[in-house]
Amino acid sequence: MPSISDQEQDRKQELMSLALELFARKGYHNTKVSDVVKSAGVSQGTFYWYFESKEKLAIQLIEDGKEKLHQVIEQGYRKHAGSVDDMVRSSARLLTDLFEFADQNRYLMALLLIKGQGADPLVQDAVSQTWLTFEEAFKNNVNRAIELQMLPSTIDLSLRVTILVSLITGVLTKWLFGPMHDVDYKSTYTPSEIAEETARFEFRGLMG
Amino acid sequence: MPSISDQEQDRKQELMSLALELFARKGYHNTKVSDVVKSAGVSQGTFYWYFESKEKLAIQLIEDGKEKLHQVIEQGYRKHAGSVDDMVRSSARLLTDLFEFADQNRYLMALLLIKGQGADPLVQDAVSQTWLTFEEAFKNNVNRAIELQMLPSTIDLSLRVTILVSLITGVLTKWLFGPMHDVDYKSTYTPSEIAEETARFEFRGLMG
DNA sequence: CTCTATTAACTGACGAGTCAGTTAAGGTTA
DNA sequence: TAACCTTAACTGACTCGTCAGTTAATAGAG
Repeated sequence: MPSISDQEQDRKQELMSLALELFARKGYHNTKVSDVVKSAGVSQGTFYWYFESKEKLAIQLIEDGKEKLHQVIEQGYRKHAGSVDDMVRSSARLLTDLFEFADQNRYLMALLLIKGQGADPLVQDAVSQTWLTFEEAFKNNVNRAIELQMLPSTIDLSLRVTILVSLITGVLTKWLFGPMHDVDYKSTYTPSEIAEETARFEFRGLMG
Repeated sequence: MPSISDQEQDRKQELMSLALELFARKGYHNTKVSDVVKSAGVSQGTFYWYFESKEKLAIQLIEDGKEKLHQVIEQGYRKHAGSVDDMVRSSARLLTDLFEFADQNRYLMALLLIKGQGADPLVQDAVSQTWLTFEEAFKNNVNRAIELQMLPSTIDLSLRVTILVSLITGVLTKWLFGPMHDVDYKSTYTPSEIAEETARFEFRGLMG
């Protein structure tokens, strides 16, 4: 049975997940605190019992998400050397994990990829930090592939990793939300289909 | 010498370009009508003499931009068949034009790529429409390349064009504004450098 | 005089955050 | 086992600044 503090966490989590959905659907500024509390069926005061401010809530949502996102990429970190085929396959696996995670966390991704932009400066910073972390993790993965001599070490990787990360976030955005940036959009491609095709682009692009 | 209606247009254009910069820098909701008129040194009433509303102004900015953007791609429309090398080169030329245009219209691009998202629903729609037009124009270009037998007609192009457009907008965003989405960011790569590298990704990706 | 362009002061709504008070559950004392 | 105390959780009416949009008055041009 839940303790008192578990119940507290329940309510807080409920508010956070409702707020996340609203932010993702309507954007930060178009989501009022009153909307959040209305959808939870609590009063405005309750909101401020759990959160310092609307801005702090948004930042916490983003930082929690950053953590989760980071784990997905970290756990796909390349461990062993292998053939070229292995490389494409392990890239495709990492991307499949990423796309599946993204699909199961669309509201988070909407906030990170799209809706975080219109928000308050500190919220925007949190979003930017998230993508910096993301890019760093990918750089590590590519460098690891070079160490394992799966990629040539001669080429200028900096530019290509930049392009690679742009490719991935671009595809992710489009695949998740479609051309109209609709949170309820459903792509006709499965995560592994889109991941494999993207991995092919990635591989060819990185090899030069 | 300017006629009266030219003067009117001057003032209107001045307000529009100031508003565009502010929207790009601070976002739609964080830009107040009072900020716009302050930076132009006119009073609030003047704003409403020229524009129905803040929302309508933003929409007009976006639609004007959509027109310009469309022209850049249209004029790069492929006209003659050629070798594979020709194809890469003409793609690189189109992308160079695009990246140069984007660089010279950073405020517009910031609004279209980033800041338009947090805005009011109708503004968001205008942004989405712009990218739909953009994608359509690229589809035409790729189909044209198929007609001219520069690309194999067998492959599933729909997915690849989707990925291609994601690649281009992704690279564009990152090249223009950097990882922190800073309007004043200056990439170390020139438009043609980034365009050529992107065209290589494009070509390899499209050929399969 | 009339029409265009402009101003300064105004309005009214909206929304983030506050606060004085309520409720219910648990613990303590006799 | 009832009277009393404490505190976490919650309420909803209120405040107070902000901001999109309005208006009445007016200067200058033709």
